[in-house]
Amino acid sequence: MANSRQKTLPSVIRSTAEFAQHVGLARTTVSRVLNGQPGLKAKTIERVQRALAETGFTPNAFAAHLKGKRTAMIGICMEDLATPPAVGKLAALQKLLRSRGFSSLIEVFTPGTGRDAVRHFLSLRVEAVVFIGQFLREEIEARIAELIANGTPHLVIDQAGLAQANTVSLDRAAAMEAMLDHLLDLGHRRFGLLGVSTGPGSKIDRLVGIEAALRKRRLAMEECCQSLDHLHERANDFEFGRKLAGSFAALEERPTAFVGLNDAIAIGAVRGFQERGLKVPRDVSVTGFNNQEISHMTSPTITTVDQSIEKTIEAAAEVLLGQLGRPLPKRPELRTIAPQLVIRESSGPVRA
Amino acid sequence: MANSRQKTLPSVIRSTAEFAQHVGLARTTVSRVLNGQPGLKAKTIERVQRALAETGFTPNAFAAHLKGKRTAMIGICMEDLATPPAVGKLAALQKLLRSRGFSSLIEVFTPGTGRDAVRHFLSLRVEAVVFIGQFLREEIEARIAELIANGTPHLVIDQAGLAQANTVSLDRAAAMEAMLDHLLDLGHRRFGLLGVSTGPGSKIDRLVGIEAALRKRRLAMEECCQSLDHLHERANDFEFGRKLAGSFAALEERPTAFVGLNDAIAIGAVRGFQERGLKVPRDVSVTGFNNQEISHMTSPTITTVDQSIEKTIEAAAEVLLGQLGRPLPKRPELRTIAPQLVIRESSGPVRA
DNA sequence: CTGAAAGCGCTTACAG
DNA sequence: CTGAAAGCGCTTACAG
Repeated sequence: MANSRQKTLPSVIRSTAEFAQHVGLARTTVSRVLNGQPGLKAKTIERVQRALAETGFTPNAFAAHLKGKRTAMIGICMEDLATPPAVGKLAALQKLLRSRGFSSLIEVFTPGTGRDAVRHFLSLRVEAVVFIGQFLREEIEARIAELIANGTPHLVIDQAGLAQANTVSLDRAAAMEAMLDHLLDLGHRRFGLLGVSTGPGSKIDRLVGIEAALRKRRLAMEECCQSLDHLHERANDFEFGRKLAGSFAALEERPTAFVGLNDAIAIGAVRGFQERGLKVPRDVSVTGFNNQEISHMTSPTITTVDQSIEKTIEAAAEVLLGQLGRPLPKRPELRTIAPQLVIRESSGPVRA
Repeated sequence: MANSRQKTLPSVIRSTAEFAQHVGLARTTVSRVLNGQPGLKAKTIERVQRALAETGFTPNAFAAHLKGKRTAMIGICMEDLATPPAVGKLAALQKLLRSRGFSSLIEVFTPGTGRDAVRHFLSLRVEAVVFIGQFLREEIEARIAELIANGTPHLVIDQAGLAQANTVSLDRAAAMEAMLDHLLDLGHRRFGLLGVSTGPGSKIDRLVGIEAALRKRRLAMEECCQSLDHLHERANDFEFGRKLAGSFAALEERPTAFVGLNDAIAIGAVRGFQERGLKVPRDVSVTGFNNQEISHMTSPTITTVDQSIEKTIEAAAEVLLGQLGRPLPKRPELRTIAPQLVIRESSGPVRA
């Protein structure tokens, strides 16, 4: 009997029971060593450690967590793994969480799959759920309500204004206000908006910021700002910016400064203007958003807004980890991150 | 007694036992509905489903997996979450795995943390582990040996030549050979290598490809190729390319075509040459690698190599999922992905 | 068609 | 300082 158990092949040890038998100790003792509990003979510890290294035995986390050990996992819902700022935040968050002993579970949350993503996280008993990106309002609000009902902490990064949601987000209004101040200081009074026209989510914040800057100078948005977004299929990329610039270039009377939704649009617009013989910033100024790597690789380099991802993620971790192991807060926690204007070559004084 | 259990607050249901009691059925029955097993009255199913929706109860995956249910999780080790091609592969892989019902666990594997990352995956009983990126040879080989000993399938994406490793990787040698053929066809005979000098991992493959192309024309690498990589701190980014171009521009006699390790270096080099008054491609040709978005945003647009990420990931999924649920293969499986040359504006005929 | 009972691999009082 | 036993929340034969 005993012999039939001892396989001739050194088969993989899959449980503390097998492992304990292998070392010649009780499961209890092995478990204590594994968990670094005090009150063990140094020799015993060493014996277990050595066998651990020799056999490569990995205790089953599922059993441990079933017994109530915390999972130390955080679920992260991503809008998409394609936009550079979102990936930057994911990377920074993952790194920070890892340094605090948490591992990250990642799910891409496309319209309609959010429910499954969150349920999957809950079934894995994550300690909190983070959302990075811009989601359909009703969908994310429904998910947050679920999480609250479930007693699981959550945090939304970068989508402000959601009911009941804890959020950390860049102050996009302040960013646009600073950008407009900069352009107004350069003498610009007519602005072309590239992809920033009224729309869902964060674009509204941007318009608020633009309006605030204009109001300070007693200027009205309707008279100063123009958008041709409706002329082209919206894609928020280089080509979109290029086409918009082409359309603006064809106008008899056109704005002197152009405010892009992001860096790709801005770079596309610069190209579009250059193709029509306009020099940037001599003839027109163009600004971007996000301070992506590409924004300093082009010629001219792009004036843009840095998202301060580090600061965002530090605040995120603080809010998130602060919620762990205590009752959910009654009121949602809201944090705002100050953006930073990055002035480069693509913005200059209005042409006399 | 029974009453004291019914909390006045609608507290969260945390187990099938509680849930079953709530619905008035046995745990067994609830479990069957949850797992979509046949042989249940339609009415029973409906009753459970409704209660499920009402209470938001999520069964504990840890208990289910402990009973032997497969985890349907794949562990992904990333070199870094910063390089665009790696992130592109991660995104594509995550999406594909999700569509097959697998979820992805992601760990960033920095030198020295690999052991913990893999052990963490194993403790969560992932069904396979994927490595994306270029890792320290000894470290990744040790991890792969561990996985093999453990009986867990693995796959390495983009790092060829590892002992015992299943790999799917771009044929970088073929890519460079095609690139050199292209430049040779344009009349170039002297090449500047930007960041491609002898080094670890994939760079060697590239040199092999370059050499092959030259040999076909009876040219020798030592005479045709020049590298100034040693002059600047290696960073593989825009600035590195820019500095290298500056150094090459200062030479009395310089190559006519420059082969960059990646797109950022190529774009930096273009800028560096332009700053020294050299036009691209009129005076010098410059090529990149990866076909990142940025490579068509610059002026001139960059001739580069597309990694065929889709094809890579499809092959990866095939190799990976093919290993599941069967004994590990005796010999490692190796797949090579054909690259695609993308000819744009930055390469042109050699100046007469 | 539904249910009572055993058992997965851990941790944790409780004994010794 | 170490060990035997109970129990976490599921699934799955086995009964009925």
